[in-house]
Amino acid sequence: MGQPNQSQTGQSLLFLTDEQLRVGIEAMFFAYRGFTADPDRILAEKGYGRAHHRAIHFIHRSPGTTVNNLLAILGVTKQSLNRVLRTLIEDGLVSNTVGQKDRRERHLHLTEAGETLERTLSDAQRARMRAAFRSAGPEAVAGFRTVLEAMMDEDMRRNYATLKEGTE
Amino acid sequence: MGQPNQSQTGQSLLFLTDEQLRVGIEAMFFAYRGFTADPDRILAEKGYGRAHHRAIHFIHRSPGTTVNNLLAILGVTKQSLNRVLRTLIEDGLVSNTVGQKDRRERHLHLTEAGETLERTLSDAQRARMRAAFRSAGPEAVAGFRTVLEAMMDEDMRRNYATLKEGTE
DNA sequence: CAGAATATGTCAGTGTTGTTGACATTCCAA
DNA sequence: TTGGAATGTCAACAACACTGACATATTCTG
Repeated sequence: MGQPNQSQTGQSLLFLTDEQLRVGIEAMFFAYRGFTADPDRILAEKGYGRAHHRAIHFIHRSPGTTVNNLLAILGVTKQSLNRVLRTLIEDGLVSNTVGQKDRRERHLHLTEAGETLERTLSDAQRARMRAAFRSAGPEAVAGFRTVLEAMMDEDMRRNYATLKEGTE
Repeated sequence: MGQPNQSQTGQSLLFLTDEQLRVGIEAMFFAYRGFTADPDRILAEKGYGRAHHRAIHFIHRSPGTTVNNLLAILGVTKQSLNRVLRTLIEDGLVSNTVGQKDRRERHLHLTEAGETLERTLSDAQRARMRAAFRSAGPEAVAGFRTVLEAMMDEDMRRNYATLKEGTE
């Protein structure tokens, strides 16, 4: 609890000061707002919310994923997800096909319209991310990712690692 | 739009690949969940939500701030903030004093009970942040902050810079 | 095969947090 | 002093999360 003492091991731990941590906390808060701002604007126009964006993103990322899978990644209740999926399916952005092997499962895909919206959203989000990455430079980006990974919950880190595969 | 070409200036821009950006986006998503998880648990027990946390945090940060001030920082409508403030005031966590100079303004302070809750919440959040910072190391933390700052909206970066003052 | 377990979907109810609209109070400047 | 701007409050509504209960179809297990 409280302040890690100054000049601890000699090797400066000043970056672990309560004040520094507070700055980090506020940085997360303000940055996350920026992070979602652009897609939020686009979604609002179409009558969707952030929940729709998340569903679309991860269906795009893992085509053919099941409802249960998505549930685990998004960390919401199935009722909540179902409401979102229903509207996306009704609006023809997502398709829902019965599983081959296990016919209880529904496999989710984006339709062409869905892919179009996905691209619009992620272009907006990527543009900001790219600008931030570019201005910060590769070393900063590496640090950014290291800290974020360390901040995740254990099980989410696993999800993240899985998703990250094939990337590098 | 799309993929920045490989080997552009010779000096590797591979970290600006769409794939790398996607990983960054998902890192933000999962990390933010971790970031809010601990306080969320505490808040849920007490019947509060994230909005209460934000209000408490920034009142603690800037004692005597006005409703309007808080509005600008939090980026919500005053009606939304007001509902939250009302419950906090009713519950005796926040005090509300009429301004000396301008009697339209209300100056907000945390009561002793409010400070106690604030400490509980920020201790939880800081513990995670500290663990992440420590395991990532100072250079990574510097990069983390650089990227987050670059990701903020212009006006929020201004808020952030103001708040950051006196820190370094 | 019978029954348990799994995967999905639905209905009803509740709470938080955001929105808009209406309005009271206070201040300031023409 | 009066009208407009600023500040804050109240009421009603929408989005989206939650819990709990339950229906249906399918698969697995003893």
